[in-house]
Amino acid sequence: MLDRQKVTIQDIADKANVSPSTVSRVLSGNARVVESKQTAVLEAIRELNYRPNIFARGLASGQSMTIGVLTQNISSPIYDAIMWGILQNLKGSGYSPVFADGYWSQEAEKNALHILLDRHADGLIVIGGSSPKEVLIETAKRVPLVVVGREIPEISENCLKMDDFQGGYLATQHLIERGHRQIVNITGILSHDDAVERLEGYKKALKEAGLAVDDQLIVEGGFNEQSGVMAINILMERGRAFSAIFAANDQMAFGARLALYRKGIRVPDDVSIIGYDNQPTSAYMTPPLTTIDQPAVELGEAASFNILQLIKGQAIEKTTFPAKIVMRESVSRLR
Amino acid sequence: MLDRQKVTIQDIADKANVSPSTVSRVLSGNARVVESKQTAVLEAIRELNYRPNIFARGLASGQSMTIGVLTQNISSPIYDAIMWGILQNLKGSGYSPVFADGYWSQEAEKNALHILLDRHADGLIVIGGSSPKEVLIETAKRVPLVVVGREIPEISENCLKMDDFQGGYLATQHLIERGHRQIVNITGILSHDDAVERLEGYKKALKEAGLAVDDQLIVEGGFNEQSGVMAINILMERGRAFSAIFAANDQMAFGARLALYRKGIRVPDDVSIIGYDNQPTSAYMTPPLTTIDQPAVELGEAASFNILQLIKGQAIEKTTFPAKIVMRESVSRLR
DNA sequence: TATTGTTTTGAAAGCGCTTTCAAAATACCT
DNA sequence: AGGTATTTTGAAAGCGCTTTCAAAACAATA
Repeated sequence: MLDRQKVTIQDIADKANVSPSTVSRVLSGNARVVESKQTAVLEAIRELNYRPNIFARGLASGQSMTIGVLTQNISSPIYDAIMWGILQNLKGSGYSPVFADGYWSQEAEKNALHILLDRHADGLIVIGGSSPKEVLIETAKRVPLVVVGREIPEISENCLKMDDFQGGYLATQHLIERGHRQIVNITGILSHDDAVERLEGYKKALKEAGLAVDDQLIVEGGFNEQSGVMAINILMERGRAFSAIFAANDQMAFGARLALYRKGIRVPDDVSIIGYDNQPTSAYMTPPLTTIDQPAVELGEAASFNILQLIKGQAIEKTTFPAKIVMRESVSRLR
Repeated sequence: MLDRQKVTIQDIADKANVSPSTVSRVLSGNARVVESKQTAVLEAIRELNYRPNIFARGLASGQSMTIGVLTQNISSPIYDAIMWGILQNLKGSGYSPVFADGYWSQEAEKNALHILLDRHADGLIVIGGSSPKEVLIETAKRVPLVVVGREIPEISENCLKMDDFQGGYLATQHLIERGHRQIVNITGILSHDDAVERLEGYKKALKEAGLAVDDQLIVEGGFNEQSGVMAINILMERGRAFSAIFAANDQMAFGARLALYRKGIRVPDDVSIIGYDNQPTSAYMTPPLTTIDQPAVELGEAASFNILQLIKGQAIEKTTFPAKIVMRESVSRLR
């Protein structure tokens, strides 16, 4: 194997007895090259183990052949699924992903956006995050952009979102159907749109069933386990009776389940729980957690499909991604 | 805000009445520039909102000012902690991270490595993974390399690892100390070094306490929840009695805990469990899981510290990262 | 003041590729 | 066969920066 750094397009040209232009043409494939030279070039490339210099390419062509992906806190399983979907669809497109992480901090996110832009990403996928929408709207003017998990009216066509409202509705409805009447909702952070929508879905299901929405049964959580624990404590203090809990994500469901365990309240015998997200661990909670599954992989696939379309200047499709319920063992029928 | 793409170093030079060379000098800071021009240039840069073209820079300088990070399946909390550590330390170094994901597949990993190399990363951090060690040894010859989570004798100075042996030892010892004698070990994938070492630690603790190593109490798992479930089933079939389980990671502990629940065996009353990794969810298992904590963030910090040193051609330090036990409620004293 | 030494600066070459443009080669007509 | 239309090719001009090198400016010395 020869030095990867040193072999240039000129070397290939020499070896194949053609000009650099011709080599470039077989590399990019957007101009005809006579068969014999084509193979000679390919042969030379393989023999010398040539890899094009990405900087020279970027500089000359103005394209980076990368898609910037702005993520938040990569560790969340749901984001991971989205990323997986994105990667799947990017394969073989010629584009490769470049990541930058916002870590849910506006400062870091701004920084990450700059990094991506500086790297001349040909397209941008922004997953969630807390960037002011003005920033995103501005960004969308400069570069093809797909926003995942947020809905921004001004650039609605660029946004891809799960149906959180429907998910909240579904979860609550399931509980009602199982005979529950006093249903707690541990919400997400209510400054996040998705959290609000899940809450709205919850309310709708209640109303539709002729049940009153009782503020005393609603507690705002923080999308993490600890806030699930706290929510139960708050609920106990309030003293309002309840037989089921809808937590706006699985992590809070976990916390709630633990808090219940601590108080000697059995799940699902005494209290039922339904979560949201269907993260991998949830299937192994004790008892396995009934939850709402989001088509995260599909969402990711759609995101990269769309960004590719956008780059090509073609039309994009705005699909909706319906949530569905995954029944396991944390919900019982109330008699 | 002016177009980011269009402003070049020449524009700055014109505006500040200097030559491009001078602008370049104040940008890089590695040559004196008289105060007045310095400020004029800085001023021009701000006014025109200039951002250097990263391709031109890379092409001219041969440096990318990036550190390639080859990860596996980003979603695992432990990897996330390592990454966090890496990022922390990279801040302000002038280098920014570029990620590529191996998804625990050799094929994908090879690909990812190529991407990173093609992008001319000035240094590489490889986290775990299943690349043949020859590949890594070769790579180390071309570019500064730090391998995290694997020990490769030939390039030992470049490797950073947690002390898995000690962790396995610690976990088992704790169980013994609490009076357990028949201790199960659900191991990790035994083709992974860390899994083997945890197992060895387990054996050592047993021997030290004068207990026999019973093969019937050892089950190979797959580092995921499902294999924890299966392990319990296998154990039940084998019919060997046990009072405690050491699972080589928390996910398998979860699976085991669920399987036990299914069989009506209580934790920790009937059987104690200790995990490994201290992933965030584990604190919220029912009961909260006693486990082994690894200094993942510190590991990550050390990794980026070392890669930076390597790039500068300076000496690196090879620290060891001791595991420690986190006692929660899944282990009981056996009377 | 003349001379030498030291900074500070700009001109210009080049990093490795893409892409335009015109020349060369080939194909297709009549 | 001669001419035209078409395809294939190479020369050469950049892309925007860094970096060498020598000239210009300034300081220091005799």
